[in-house]
Amino acid sequence: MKSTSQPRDRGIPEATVARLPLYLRALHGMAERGVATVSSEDLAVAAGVNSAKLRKDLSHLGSYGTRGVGYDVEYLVYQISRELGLTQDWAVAIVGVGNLGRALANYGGFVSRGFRVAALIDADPEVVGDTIAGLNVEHIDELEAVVKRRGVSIVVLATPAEAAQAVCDRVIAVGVTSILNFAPVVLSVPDTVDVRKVDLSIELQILAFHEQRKAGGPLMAVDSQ
Amino acid sequence: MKSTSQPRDRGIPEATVARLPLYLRALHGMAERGVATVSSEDLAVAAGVNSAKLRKDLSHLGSYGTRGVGYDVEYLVYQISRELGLTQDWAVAIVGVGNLGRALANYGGFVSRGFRVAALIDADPEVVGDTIAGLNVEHIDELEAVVKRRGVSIVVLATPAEAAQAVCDRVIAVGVTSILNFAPVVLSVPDTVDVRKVDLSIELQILAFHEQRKAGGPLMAVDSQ
DNA sequence: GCTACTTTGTGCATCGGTTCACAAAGGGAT
DNA sequence: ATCCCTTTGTGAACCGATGCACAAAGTAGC
Repeated sequence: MKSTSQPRDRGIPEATVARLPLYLRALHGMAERGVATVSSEDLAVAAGVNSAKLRKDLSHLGSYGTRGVGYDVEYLVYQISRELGLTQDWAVAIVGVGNLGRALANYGGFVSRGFRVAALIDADPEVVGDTIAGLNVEHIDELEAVVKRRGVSIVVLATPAEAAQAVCDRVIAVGVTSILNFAPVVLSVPDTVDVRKVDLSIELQILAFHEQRKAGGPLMAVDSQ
Repeated sequence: MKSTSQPRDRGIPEATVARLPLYLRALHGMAERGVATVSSEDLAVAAGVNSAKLRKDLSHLGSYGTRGVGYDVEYLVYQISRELGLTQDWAVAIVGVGNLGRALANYGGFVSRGFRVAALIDADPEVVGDTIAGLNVEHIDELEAVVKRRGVSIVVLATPAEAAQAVCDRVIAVGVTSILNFAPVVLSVPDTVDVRKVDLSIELQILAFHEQRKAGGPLMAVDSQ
């Protein structure tokens, strides 16, 4: 250990971070099936990645494997969970309780590990007061109060596109710095704030692009992919 | 035919393809507001990217700009749409009509341009026969027949995790090669098939990772990001 | 203890993507 | 027609991520 007494380097590549949840899911599955240790090769297959990549990813967290043996499943679950911050409890607010918001509120995997839907918020008086997934839907006027009171640190935007930026600005104003945006708009935020975007229509368009090629677009060329 | 007689190079970088829908959306907004031409700088801002990147992206489609002026909005909309394959009509089937499937079926932006939800399919007899978003929910036994009959070329998987692989195998067997997967599993498919994955829980975990750092994880270090 | 075998962790070459910076190309004014 | 201004398109440097291939480090058997 040449440079520091810290096992983990604090600079984990973004691409690695994006894959850790994948490994974690595969590991959970293995733990449930009673698997005690796993090789990088097996775990890589389960997560759908190359084993060298997996090893390099894990090496960014520290040296948690044993040469000649593999990784201890439980231990690795713990280390990845801790690295991702899943050992603490995150309060999530969902703003916009339309079809999508409702689906998210009811989505099991959402609440599963580390995350807890702490508030549902909407502007429509028709919806406010309803109970969805065991939670009372609160009015958008209460947004700031609810976020503060419940200690919300992650906000999920499932509003119509027009409303997203305004809601975004308001939650940032009360200190939220992590936003998961389902509205099809480019949010403008200070760079202290993290926004992740999920856009169904974009995913479809990307599929259509590749499908068109396969089906033989103009000037159809046999391609190797 | 090495380079010049074809306007478009057939090898568009994946990263570029992923951004084209973003440009397209920004352009549609501009067209609606009556904007006739736009500079790479303005369009880049609207799409939330760097202007050099935008120009390089567009240059992969061909030389559709005018130096000193910018891009013709209508024309660019057409070119990008065509490149993405949105000038044709894609029949989409949604398998799994739970909360999420329902949300997707009702999601407006989904159907908007080029895509049409052509079938809803579920295994639950309770749901089969219901009308959702104007469509009759059909039984999973009809899967192959429905896909063929309606000319479905893109399948959206919104089933529980356990069912996803089986449904996936079946639709691939009848010739589907584009799948949008919302189930939290790694699908195994032949490499002639394109799978795109949307995983809500992974997105949250990535946010939690960054949030933890900002909030000061163990050994909190001031970082420059 | 020594040898044979397994599997990790990583140095290194490579690749795709981003960004800078500028020459080339057009428009408009005079 | 010429000059100046704007904006595109792209060569080239840079940066992060990927994947190969192997030494290091461990286990197991004798």
